[in-house]
Amino acid sequence: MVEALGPKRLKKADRRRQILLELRLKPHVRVSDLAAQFSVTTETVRRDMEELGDAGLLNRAHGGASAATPGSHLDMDQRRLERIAERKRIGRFAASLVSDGDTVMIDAGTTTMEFARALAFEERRVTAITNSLQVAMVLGQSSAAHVRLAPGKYMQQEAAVIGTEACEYLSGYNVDACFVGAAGLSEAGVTEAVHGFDAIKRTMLRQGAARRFLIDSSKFGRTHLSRVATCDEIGTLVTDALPDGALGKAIRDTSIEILVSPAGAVWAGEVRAARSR
Amino acid sequence: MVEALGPKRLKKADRRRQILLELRLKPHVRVSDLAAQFSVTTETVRRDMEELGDAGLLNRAHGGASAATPGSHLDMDQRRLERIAERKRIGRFAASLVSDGDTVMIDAGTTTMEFARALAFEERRVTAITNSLQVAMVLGQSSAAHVRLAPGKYMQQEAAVIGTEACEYLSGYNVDACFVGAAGLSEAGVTEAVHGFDAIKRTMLRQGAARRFLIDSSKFGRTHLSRVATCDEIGTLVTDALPDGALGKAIRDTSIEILVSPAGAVWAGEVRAARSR
DNA sequence: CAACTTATGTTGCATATCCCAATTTTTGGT
DNA sequence: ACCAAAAATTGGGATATGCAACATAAGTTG
Repeated sequence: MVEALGPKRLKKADRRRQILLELRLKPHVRVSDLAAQFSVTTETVRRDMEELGDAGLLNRAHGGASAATPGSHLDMDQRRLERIAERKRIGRFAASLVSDGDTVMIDAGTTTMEFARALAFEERRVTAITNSLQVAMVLGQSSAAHVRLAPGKYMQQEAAVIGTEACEYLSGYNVDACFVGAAGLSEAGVTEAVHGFDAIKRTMLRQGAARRFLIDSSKFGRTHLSRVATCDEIGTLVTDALPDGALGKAIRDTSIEILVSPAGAVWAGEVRAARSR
Repeated sequence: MVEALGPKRLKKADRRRQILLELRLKPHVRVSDLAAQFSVTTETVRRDMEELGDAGLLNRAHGGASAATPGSHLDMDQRRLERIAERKRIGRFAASLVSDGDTVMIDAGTTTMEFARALAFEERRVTAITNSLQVAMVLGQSSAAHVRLAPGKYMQQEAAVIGTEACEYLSGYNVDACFVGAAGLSEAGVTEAVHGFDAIKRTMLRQGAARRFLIDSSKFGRTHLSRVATCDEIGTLVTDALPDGALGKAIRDTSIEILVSPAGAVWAGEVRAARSR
């Protein structure tokens, strides 16, 4: 077949990638604009968006789509779509633990992200140090917040930086409190699955006068590769349900503070039902 | 005046505040939803949005509105809308100056952003060091790219970090080339308007074996507060039109390389006629 | 109270978007 | 080259949104 001149059409995967790229820079894209840009029909773009929306990579809107989460997200699992309400509650509750003028370290993660969003929403006057680009951007929206970002190797999976540079940087600051999430919490303590994040979390814990763990109850009983802290090293555990079983016993043997965020009204962000097929 | 019972209607200012609050938590709100929530007509919400949009507090979209700043700012968005084609051309052209395996420093800015997008799109195998969160995120999407981020004070206006920490960090790396943008280019040299960026750019220029300036022609003849480099310190100027007048003379007196990106096909952003109705 | 300003509601219509189904084109493998 | 699957286009009817002009209501001022 003879190649036609002019810009060859992008394939589906490329188009989808491009849509996500656009959404990283603009908060909203229109179906019609993208159709024109790609030289395809609006129907095609619509289909792309539907798939991306089902995958949780963006939010559909009438006439277009908006970024799934301000800033970016790419690879955060389907877990991102679950437990949104719980995470928001935890994040909001954790924000109430912060006083104006506090300095804090904020870990990267979906739950700590909600925490940062709550801080920005409430315009809390804080100085925050983080290794998460998303946290930096969300909290940076608040004119009341000062944000410092750690250096290091950029990790696409979580939109954060890791590595020795990051740890060294964090070690240079002493803060009132650190807020860290985790992939698992069991009798063995707090554990993390993502390579590189364990060191970051451990460093943050070392530098914070108060240690706040933000862990939703779905992580209870799960143990991952590397331990971030033992149970009795947990200062405060902010979660959405009381741990029970072996974990509950192990935790109650310690003197850590357990804060369960009330199940009251969740103030934002409902999940849009995926279209059935 | 006696307050009536029942849900009293919000006043205009309250409604507008509420809209902005919603947008802090959700990336997108719909006109119809808000109208129902406030018990007002869609027209009223539309009028609110129009005002807020004019004030730059949100971005209108068909059927609703999205947050004005998901990490970038209205400055950025506005500038992004202008000279898109030129910037894409410059960015793509600059990407062709990079060889696989190169290490580069990438400045924050709208033009360097396009450069990063081109690198990501073409899956170039590079190691990049940047102070721009957006550059990091966009380039981080490419599995072929390694990205390191500088530390420092987060600057919401440009979604980048600045400060002595950032400069010190950058000074620790020696790269094949640095790609920097600028707010102005005149006989006085390359100048920058944003406070804090000048030092970053100067540092990058010091660390790069090759110095590539990405400056579109709308910046020609403009002089801003702080000088980043004199004309003869420019290694390579990548732009979209040949400078003329005093600037052209000043530049041609030097031995710098001027690359004008061809006005031909734009790689992915070219607008072609969509399906007509 | 009347006149005035402002905010909001209402209506009609043009346009944009959505959804569906049938059809055509492209893709990918043998 | 051929076929089968996937992707994209086309056409059309149903809905949603935008816009502007006008009407109504609420608050302001003298």
